[in-house]
Amino acid sequence: MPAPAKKNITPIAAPEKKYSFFEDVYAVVRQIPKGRVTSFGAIAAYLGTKLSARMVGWAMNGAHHARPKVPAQRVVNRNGMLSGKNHFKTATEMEELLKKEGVRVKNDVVVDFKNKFWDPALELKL
DNA sequence: GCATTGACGAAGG
DNA sequence: CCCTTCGCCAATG
Repeated sequence: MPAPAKKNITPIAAPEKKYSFFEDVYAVVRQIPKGRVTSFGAIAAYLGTKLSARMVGWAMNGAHHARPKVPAQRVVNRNGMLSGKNHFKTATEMEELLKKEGVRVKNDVVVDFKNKFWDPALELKL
């Protein structure tokens, strides 16, 4: 076979290409209902990589150039804190978007986070 | 090729 | 209760 051994690496290096882990994260995030939020750990657990919640965050880094747009503002850390607000266009973009969706944010933390929490493994489970 | 960092999370002191 | 350390995996320096 003329096909040389091609290695599947650097999923984020090619945002226009589809790669499992990143696309999977985006798919879950896009399914988050309006007015709800979820955590990195919940997504990671749903994907079976709960020990690698960091990778979810890393995937979200590519969400900015993912199409269609990924509502990354609905993803916060397990504390309900807008840990990623610093990565948005503006520092207030994230909480503004959430506020429009009916999610109150106080001091960079989602108010009543526990009640608005949306667990993919629980509600989206296939 | 090794060391550091990162949008996390759980555990330990 | 607050702070530190470890684990996880990939990217970057």
